[in-house]
Parts: sequence; C-alpha cells; structure tokens
Amino acid sequence: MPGKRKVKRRSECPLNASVEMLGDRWSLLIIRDMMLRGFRTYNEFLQCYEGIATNILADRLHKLVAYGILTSEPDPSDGRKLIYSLTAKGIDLAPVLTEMVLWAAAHEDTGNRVLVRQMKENKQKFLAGVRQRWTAGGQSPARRK
Amino acid sequence: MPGKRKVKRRSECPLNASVEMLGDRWSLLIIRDMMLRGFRTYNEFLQCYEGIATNILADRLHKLVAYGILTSEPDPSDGRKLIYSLTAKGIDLAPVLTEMVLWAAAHEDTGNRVLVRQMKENKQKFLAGVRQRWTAGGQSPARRK
DNA sequence: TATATTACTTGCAAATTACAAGTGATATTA
DNA sequence: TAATATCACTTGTAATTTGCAAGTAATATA
Repeated sequence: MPGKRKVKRRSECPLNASVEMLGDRWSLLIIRDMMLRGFRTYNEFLQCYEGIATNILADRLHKLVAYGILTSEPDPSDGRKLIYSLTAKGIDLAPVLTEMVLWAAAHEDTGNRVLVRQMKENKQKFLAGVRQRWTAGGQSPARRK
Repeated sequence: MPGKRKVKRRSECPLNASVEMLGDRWSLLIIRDMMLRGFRTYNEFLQCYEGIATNILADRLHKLVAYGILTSEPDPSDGRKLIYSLTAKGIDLAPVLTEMVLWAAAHEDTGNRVLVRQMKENKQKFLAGVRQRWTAGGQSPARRK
C-alpha cells in the first residue's frame, strides 16, 4: 500500500485535492466506464458515449495512473494491449460517483433510470458490488454493454 | 420549484450531467466556500485560498445561477452588492462535497482535519447542519473565517 | 465633492482542448 | 512469408479556455 505523498497543491483543502485530480470533463467518465461497464483497455475507453479524443484519453490515463487511481499492465494474451485496473483508491471513488449520479438524477432530466434506482434503493449494496468486482476475486469484471 | 428542463448534453448519463455542470477546477470550491465558510458576495469569493481570477469567478457565478444551483439578489442595505444563495439544488450538493472530501482525506496528505473528522463521524448531522443554515430559518448563515 | 468600494468587463498571452492524421509494435490473414 | 489490420498511443494545428492586469460604471462613504 503506497503512502500518502506530499504534493504541491493550490491549498491544503481536501476538496481542492479532489478537484485538482478529478475536476475536468473526462476523468470521472473514464472511472465510470471501468466501474459500471467493465472497460479496461484504451480502445474500450475510446468508445465512451461522450466521444473522448485520443490525445485527451492518453493524457487522462497517464494522470490517473500517476495519481494512483489506476494501474496498467500488459495483456498476457496480446502484447499490443495494456490492461487498466482500478486501485483501492480508485474503487473508493464509488461513493463520489454515486452521489454525483443521484444528484443529477434528482435535479436534471437524465437517462439510465435502472442504475439510478439501483443506487438509490441500496447504495451500500451497489458499493459492495463495485468493490467485489474490482478486488482479489474479480480480476476480470463482467462487461456490460 | 422549477421543473427539470431538457438540456443538450454529450450524453444522457446522469454522471455526465454532473460533470458538465461541476467538472472544472473552480465551481465546487465556490460551493464549498458558501457551505462551509458562509460566503455570499463576489469579494468574499475572491478571497478563496486557491486564488480564483475575477473573470473566472464572474463566469462561474453566472453559470451556477443559470444551472439553478445559486440565485442572486441585490443587497437591500448596499446597492452595489449582490447576495448569492444556494438553492435546494445547491444544498443537495452537500453529499457530493462530503464524499469528495472524505476520499481525498483518506488517500492524500491534506489539511482541515477538524472538518474531515466531523464529516466522517456524523455525515448525517453534517448534512442536516448545511441544510438548516441555508433554508427558511437561516437566511444569513453564520460566517466562519 | 472627492475618494473608496463593489461587481464586474476587456485585452492579451499562455495553456488546454478537439480534431485529423500519423507511427511503431504486434497480431492476423492470404 | 507478405500484406493487412489492430493496438496504444503521438504529433500538428486550430479553436477554446484560462490567468493576469488593467479598466469601468454604479453606489457608498468621508
């Protein structure tokens, strides 16, 4: 388990730390696609509904790895591919994602009602599910398209 | 209570809606300063630790008002001032803020341990406090400097 | 009446983003 | 084995956004 490293930030505020790491238009969507859709490779991430540009995706993946939110390793069955995984730190973003989803679902006209109902009715169960799919037991989380 | 309006977004995903409204380096910090420090005017927001630029602040305040997260009204005791308030939609961001604070506090070397302990030990009480300070009874939430 | 304060706006350089078109390494197909 | 396809990127360029400094009009204070 890596220790907390001292990083130069605009302030000491923990919210500011989160905003500096995640406060952009793409990082959380990549994490969403890992948590909810089981995406793990570059080309899968490129298929995200919102249409991320290739250079931005490469940049964000590097940053998320540098922040300790993701790790990457070569695919043993295909030397061209890199497989990205969520670390414990990345898995711990599930509550953040959940609250952002519930907030938007409550106040905006959005889709994916199934997911929202699932999150609302049993937040704890949903979080446990993400954790299980991405730790020890679940090396290859199920893909849902 | 305003209804949910149809807005053109990159996708229907509720997380994407949140990211489009809040996914930048400043919006959530303005909301933090309202919720935790009781800031309500332009000059107060300008004093934020992270040092926001005036044009960025003006832009973000306009956007947050347009999204229905804030409202603004002239200060009756000083015609030059505008007083910004959190709407119900804005108050409902407290759980998002809380989870982002707890995540960073758990995984990064950050400050404001008092706030973090308060949030961790009694999340519900903290959320209730924010709601109370910003609704009906609490027209002028206490300033903590 | 002169000065100060408030909430901005404007101009401009620098940084970031989006889009299109490569690139080298590896894998598959004929 | 040679040609083609796929993979994870990189590069170039234009458009957009940001950061900083310097205004500005309306209102308040001395």
